[in-house]
Formats: sequence, C-alpha cells, structure tokens
Amino acid sequence: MKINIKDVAKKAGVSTATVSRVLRDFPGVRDKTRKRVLKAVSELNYEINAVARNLRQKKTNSIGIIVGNVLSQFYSVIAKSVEDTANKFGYYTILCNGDENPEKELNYLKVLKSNRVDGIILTPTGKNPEYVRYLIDSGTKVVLLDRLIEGVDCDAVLVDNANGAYKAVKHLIDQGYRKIGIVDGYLDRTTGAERLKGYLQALKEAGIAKDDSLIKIGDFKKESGKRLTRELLKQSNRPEAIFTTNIDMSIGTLIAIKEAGLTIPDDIGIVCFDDSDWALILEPSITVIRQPVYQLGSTAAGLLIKKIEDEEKELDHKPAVVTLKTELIIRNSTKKQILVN
Amino acid sequence: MKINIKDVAKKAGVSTATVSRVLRDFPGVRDKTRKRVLKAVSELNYEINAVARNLRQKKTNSIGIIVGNVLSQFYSVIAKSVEDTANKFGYYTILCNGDENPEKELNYLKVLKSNRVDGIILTPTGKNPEYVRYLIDSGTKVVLLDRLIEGVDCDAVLVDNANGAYKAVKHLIDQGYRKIGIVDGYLDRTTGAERLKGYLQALKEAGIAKDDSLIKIGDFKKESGKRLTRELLKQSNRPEAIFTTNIDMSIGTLIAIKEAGLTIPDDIGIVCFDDSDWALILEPSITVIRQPVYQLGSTAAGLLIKKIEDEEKELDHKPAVVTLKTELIIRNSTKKQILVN
DNA sequence: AAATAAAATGTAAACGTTAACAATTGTAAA
DNA sequence: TTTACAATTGTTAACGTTTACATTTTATTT
Repeated sequence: MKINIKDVAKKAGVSTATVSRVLRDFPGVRDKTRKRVLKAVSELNYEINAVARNLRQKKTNSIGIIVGNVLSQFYSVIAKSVEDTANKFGYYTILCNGDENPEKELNYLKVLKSNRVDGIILTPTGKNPEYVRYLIDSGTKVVLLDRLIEGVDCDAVLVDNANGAYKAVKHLIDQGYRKIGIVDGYLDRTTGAERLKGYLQALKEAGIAKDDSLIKIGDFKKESGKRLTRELLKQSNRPEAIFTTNIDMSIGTLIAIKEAGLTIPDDIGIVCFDDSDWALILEPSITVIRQPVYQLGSTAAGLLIKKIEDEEKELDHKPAVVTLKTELIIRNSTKKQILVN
Repeated sequence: MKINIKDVAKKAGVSTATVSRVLRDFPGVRDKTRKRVLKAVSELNYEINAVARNLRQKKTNSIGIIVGNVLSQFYSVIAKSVEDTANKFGYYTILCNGDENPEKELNYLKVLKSNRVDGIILTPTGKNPEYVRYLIDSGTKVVLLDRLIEGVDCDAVLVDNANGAYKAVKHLIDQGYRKIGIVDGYLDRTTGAERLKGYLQALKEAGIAKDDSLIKIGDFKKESGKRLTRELLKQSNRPEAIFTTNIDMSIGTLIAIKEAGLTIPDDIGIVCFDDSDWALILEPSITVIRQPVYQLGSTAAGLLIKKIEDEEKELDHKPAVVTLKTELIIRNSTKKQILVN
C-alpha cells in the first residue's frame, strides 16, 4: 500500500539511486530523466520516508529544545524564536517541557539523544552536569540558554542578569525607595543567583544595609511569587518596593499586592524582570527590565545550527558565550517621586 | 565509536535478538541472560538508536501538534497539556507553529507525515481540506482541536463557542448595555463564525437590531484587536460595551481603550473570550468566558492516542466530536448596574 | 535414559533510504 | 571512425534495529 522509492523507480524506469538524486536536487541528472521521475512521484503521491533517510544519513534535521516551563510567556517566545530560526535553516524542533525538574530534564535529554536530534538547546536546571558533559563529549551539539551549568564548558546564550537586576534596583533607589524587597527564584540557577547579586550590589552602592527578611527565594513560578509576597507584606518591616525576578513570579506578586489592597506606586513600588503587553495595560503600568527574549532564542538556535553545520564541513568550532543586554523600561509603578512633590 | 546493539551482543555473548528482547522487556529471557545483557548495556553506555527502531517498527511514538499561534497563551496551555498527556502514554510531541497560515500548515502536515509521526493534533486554518482528507484516508491519525474543517469528517475536540459567546453578550445585555460591539477573528474558522453567531443570537433575543458598524472582523491577533477597537471607539455610534473573541485580540482591545482614556466599566464594558491571570490583576478585573483549555488539549491527546493504539489492536474506532463547556466568570469590567444605582 | 514438549536463544531478512563505486552512455577531439 | 573523457545512470552494501522462523537448550514425563 505504502509507496516507496522502489515503486517510483520502477514507474519512472530508472534506478532508486536516480530517484534519490532527483529528490535531493542533485546535479548531474539529465533534465529528461528528472522530469520523468518527478512525474512518477506526483502520480504515485510519493512522500519520502524521513525516518529511513535519517537512519541512513545519520542526520535528522531536527533540534530539541528543553525549556524551563512551557506555560511561561518567556518560554513561549523562546519556543517561537527557536522554531522560526530552525525552520529557516531547514530544521524542525522538538519542544520539551523540563518543568524546572531535573529528572524530567534528564529523561528528555536521553530521549532526544536516542532520537538522534542534530542538536539540543537547553535551559538547564544545572542538576545534571555529568550527563550534559557526557552528551557534549560524545558529540551531541548543545547550546545552553538563559543559564549556565557549573563546571560544564559549553556554548551559551545569556542575558546580563546581574546588570539588569542592578538597573532595576538602582532605579527604585533613585526614585526614593529604601526598603526594597526581592522575590527571586532558585539560587542554584545562574539567573536566580545573578539577579540577587545585582540587587545586592545596587543596595551596597547606595549604602543600604542588606536585610535578609526582605530577600525571598521561590521557584520562578506564580504560586511562589504570591506566597512570598504575602509574607513580605505581612511582616513588620514591610518593604516600600519589590523587585521580582521573572514574569511568572511577578504575576503572583501583583495578585498578592492587589489582595492586600495596596496601591502602586504609593504604598508600594514594583519593578519586574520581563516585559509583557499586560505590564502596559495595567493601571499603573509596570516598570520592567526587558530581556531581548526573541533574540535570545534565535541567537541560540543560530549558534546551534552553525555548530552542527560547521562540524559537517569539518570546521572547528570554538565554544562561545553570548551575553545579550537588558533594558530598563520606566513606567508608572515606580513613580514615587511624583507623589513626593 | 558509536555503540550499537551488535557491540552489546558481542560483549554479553548473546545474539542481537536477545539484546533486543531484553531492551524491550520481552518475557522468555532467562534471568541470568538478562542480567548479563544489562551489564553490557551499562558498561558500554549503550543508548538505543530510536531512528532505526522507528524504521523497523513503523512506529515513532511521537505525535505532532500544529497550533494556530504559539505566542498565544491559549496555545501555550494547549502545548503543555498535549505534551503532559502524550508523555504519560510514552509519546513525545513535535510542536509546530502554523501561525494561522495555510501554507505553513500544509508544509508542517507534510513534514510530520514524512517523519511518520503516529498521529497529528491540528488546529486547522480550514484552508487545506483536501490534504487533511488525504492524510486521513492514507491512514494518518488526526484529531482536530478547537475548530472543524468544512467537509472533512474527523475526530475533534471543541468548545461550545456559540453558547459561550451567547452567555457573554447576554450578560452584557443583562447589565444594561445596549450598543454592543464585537471584535472577532477570521469568520472562516469555525471559532470566529460560531462566536459571532452567539453574539447575534443574544442580540436578537433581546430585541436589539444588528448593527454592522459594530461588528469588526480581524485575525485573532493582538494588532488587529487594537486596530479594530480604535475604529470602534472613533466612530460616531461608539459601542457601550465590547465583546472580544480571544485573548490576543483582547489585549489589543484593552490597549486601545486605555489609549482612548476611557474608563471600564463606566465608559465602556468589556467581556473577553479566554481567562488569564492578568484579567484578575487588572483594575477593574475583567469578566471573561473561560474555556477549559488544559482539558481541551489533554482530551485531544487522549483521543488521538486511543485512536493510535486501538488501531494497533485492530479495533475499530468511531470518529467522535467532543464539545467542552465554557464558563462565564463575572468580574468588574461589566458592572454597569452598580453605577446606575 | 529416551522421548517429548516447552523454553530460550540464534539467524537472517526486512524496514526505506543513501552513497560509494561500477558501468554505461554521450560528446568532442584526433 | 576511433578514442578519451565527461556526464549520467545503475548496483549494492550499508544505516541499526526488530521479527519470523529455525535451532538449541532445558525441563518433564515415561
């Protein structure tokens, strides 16, 4: 029932090799022959079996991407940019939701390897350094996205997390806020750690003492943002402003602030890592650190594909870490000054 | 360099068939042999080549999913629920972004078929009925999600779009709004058409005449929501309330309302199709029609996998259309009554 | 211990391509 | 015409599994 290359060859009166050549647009096929083959292809409704091709060529034209949390807007954009870029170069993507869970991550890495994807883009939990190192050593192309893995030397595309956080907190300080809380995610992800670092640096420069009760560490997800903000707002030394370190936790924080009946920016100022259309619609609009999210994904995909194709050409590839800049977008959630006037 | 099943067989002193049996947990392998094989597997760090397996088994344990617009929150949730469900049954997913573009859709359908995915979940543009029909006829398992394709008989998982829209508009009317605009998406998608139908039905029942100048048709994306709302707000018979038919257009609509300096719900009421955390944070919070989005995806994936596995067991499968219920969540963006008091 | 059945293992073809190499055909110069 | 060489096409062995079938080993019965 299923048509294969032999059927096409027979119908066109040529060998399978010739059909294969036509299918792959190889030069050196007489025009007359090519037309005959294409006619047979279309008459038989032949569609190549990519699985067989992949086996023979030891190449799948696919890349895997493991993201931290597919529900997050941040990773949606990453998924789209990786996919767009991959498509442009003739690759398709397999999207996996690591869910910030090291076991899921490990499992997916194995599945992707087993399926012989040509490369992997990984937002690492950082908890599987041995396997990632093994992957790289055994020839799988890997590009890390958004975070690094301690002790693993690998291409990566990052954002200047510490600087972004620094700009956010410095802005709060410049606006007159002093008691500034932070709602951060996992400190064992480089993002969480670096953003905390930027926060601390800004405080230090302004001569504001570090206050551990204002530092709350969650898991980068909405629920923990809500829970931690509730804690912050309940405690005696309630912060005058909060810096949240990713979009999902920011949602939780905003919910908690609304619950508490506080007014932004009068009662409390807020700066969030990650921009969103919603941040603009909210009243007041939210001051944010904008990451070049689309570019993050497209750069990672571009780097990965370059790595893949460089190797095919037997070119050497030097591992690179690309760091993209963040941008402070000042809106109305940090306008304390105006009220002071 | 690469270890294959032959290497394992040699090391364990058995045949490749035995190794294969052990790998697939086949019964009828002596325990001693099994252990010997597993030892060799682990010592050699052997990982099965899924591509070769897929070729031989004519099965890939993968399903493809083509969504309308991967940037939309709606489809993020769909992607996650499909992936979760697929994983649970041992399948992995290939996510494709159709982008509401019939050509991209067609291309992806071909790529997925060529890669011999075991099944496809499709949010159809409706513009490729012949190919979808051909796919189904040639044995590819397909489940449509969110929308139908005219003239194609296929399993599908939908939402009661007309009823949802009806509830939304009826609610507006009950709250005292009369001049109600609609910002809808493509009418040639069943979602767009059905939601318009519900809108019209609610108006009719209330004895409100249809006014074409209040009916704006876009493409389900943010930009058109913004543009169309600007038009609505500029024209002489400005609506008292707007019903938007998906989350992305809703964002555009909210931006346009904010731009125009109008107050919700005093100057204008609004109900949106699709709930979101942000709808709750906004001031005022937004009344919405909530779709059971996660369930939509998991049901589709479950149905698809059942289809796939029923066929393997040579069971007959009757095409089914599952329609899930929507829910009206009343919040503050439609509280006209209160102001009247 | 022999005969038989059942259990375990092995052999080799098949899945549908591609690619190295071989063979044929066409073309242009001698 | 040959001849020499280039252009085109064909043959066949991979790629790494699984699986139908054959064979060997083990267990059971007499």
